[in-house]
Amino acid sequence: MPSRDNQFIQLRRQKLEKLLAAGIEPYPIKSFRTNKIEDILKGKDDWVASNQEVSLAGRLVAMRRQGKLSFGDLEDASGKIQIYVAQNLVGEENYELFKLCDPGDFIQVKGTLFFTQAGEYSLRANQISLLAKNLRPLPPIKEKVIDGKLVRYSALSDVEIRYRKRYLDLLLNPSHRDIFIRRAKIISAIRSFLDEREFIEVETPILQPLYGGANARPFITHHNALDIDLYLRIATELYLKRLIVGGFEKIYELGKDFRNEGMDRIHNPEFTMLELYEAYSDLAGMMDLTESLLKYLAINVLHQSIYKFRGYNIDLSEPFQKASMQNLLKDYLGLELSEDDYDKAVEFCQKHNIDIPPGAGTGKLIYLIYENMIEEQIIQPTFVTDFPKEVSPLAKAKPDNPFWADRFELLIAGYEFANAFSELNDPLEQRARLEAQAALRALGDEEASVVDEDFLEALEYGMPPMGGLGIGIDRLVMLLTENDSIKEVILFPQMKPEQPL
RNA sequence: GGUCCAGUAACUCAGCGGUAGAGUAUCUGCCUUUUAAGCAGAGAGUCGUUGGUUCGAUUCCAACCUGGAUCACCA
Repeated sequence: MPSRDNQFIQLRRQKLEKLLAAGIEPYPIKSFRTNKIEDILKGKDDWVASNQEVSLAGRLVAMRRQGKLSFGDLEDASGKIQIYVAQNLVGEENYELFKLCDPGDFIQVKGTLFFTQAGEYSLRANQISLLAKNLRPLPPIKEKVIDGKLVRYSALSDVEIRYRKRYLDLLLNPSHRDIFIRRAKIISAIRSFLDEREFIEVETPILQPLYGGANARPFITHHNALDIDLYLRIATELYLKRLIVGGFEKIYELGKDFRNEGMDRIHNPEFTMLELYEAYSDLAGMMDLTESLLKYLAINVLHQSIYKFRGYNIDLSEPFQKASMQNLLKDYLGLELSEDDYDKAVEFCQKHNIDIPPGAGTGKLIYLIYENMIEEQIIQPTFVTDFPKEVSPLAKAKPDNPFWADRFELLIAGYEFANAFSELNDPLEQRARLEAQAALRALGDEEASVVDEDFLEALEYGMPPMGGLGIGIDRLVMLLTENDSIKEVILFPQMKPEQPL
């Protein structure tokens, strides 16, 4: 870790003193620019021919001093351009100011555009002014174009610093800035995709007196004025369903959920989730919507059909496959299991070292076998359908065989990308399911749901049949930006404090 | 939580029982078309932390901290 006042910082402080002594305000209130650098980089010959004076503002990221002539690189959010600062053009006094500038300073440069002898398109300064003095040097930025590709030398690569001080990562690694630009594009495209289909975006409480809608342990917080504990939501599901009871037909929420669980390359304690509900739709409708949305994002928005992810080439342009869980068990393991095969399922689990949790029935066992032995082998986009009802407490049972729920998960590269079902709207049945969950909880399953009476009451007023869908946005962004770690696609991933607080 | 790997200058890294090294960055000098500018010189480090072994530890040992990988757990 950098010390608080090492030689570099001392030197910058001294320069600051010199600036103040010279009557220069190092943090002026006003700044001015006529153009973004991007504008100037378009139609270079015209800018040069016009000889028009422009003002650019940005961060000085590199300097090459050469006595009474200096070069520098000026960067703003839109691009980067070389500046040419000659003493005879800016004057002695202004040149002295420039000599007190360092890489990392924000400056404003007024000048005209030209090509240097080496052919580099540059801004020839008539005047430099300081916008904000840097007091802590940036790691050096050294780069060179080799075969048309920008090679950066000694880039900041320490992942710990990159995550803890994301601003440095963004500043020093432009390709990492692109990840978040892409993330923003994806999220904005999801909204326009749904808005076009007449979904209404809503916001439901993050602070909830009871949590539900998923199996997970919650974060608990306290409200002082009410003197009650509140939970940070683990899902938006139960509130969104109340809104369907209230008469909305197509709604979605895009926001953070919080789960108090382990962290790894695909789990961050707070993560972004899309949930949507559509009245009078069903599982087939959700499947179409999921597939269209992913293809829209991949192909229409990002213009790419094959994504390198976890060492696989994931093709999002082909039709997604479909397979029922029961058939997967048969195909992958040669195992035929149905509702009456409890003993057979137990035997199989024991043989393959799959722990059997207390209270597990045949459905739970089937799900565990699938999860432990098959899930990670499903690489290309596949809708896995027909989950056991036992592990789907909020999904409607299939009419032809109520052992199974009308549900799918979309699997890609062994990860879940979407989860959808025909939503259970029978209030009595829902109560029975939640009570069964509560019973599991009593047996020690800390992730099982609790009974939410207010939600059950809402259901009793009547909720239409509908399809519901959840998509983990961070994981989707991982796929669409070809990153294998969730920390790479979250600006400020959760980290342990370096020192005890 | 288990196992393995890593932590040395601002950045990227080498070193490894005997006074701490390189490149870049920084500072000083020279330099008006450079661009990983150049040339000459200089400064810069609690070698993650705390203990132990040793005449002597950045190096060996132990514990701990932080990060990564992996397994377990988990949407």
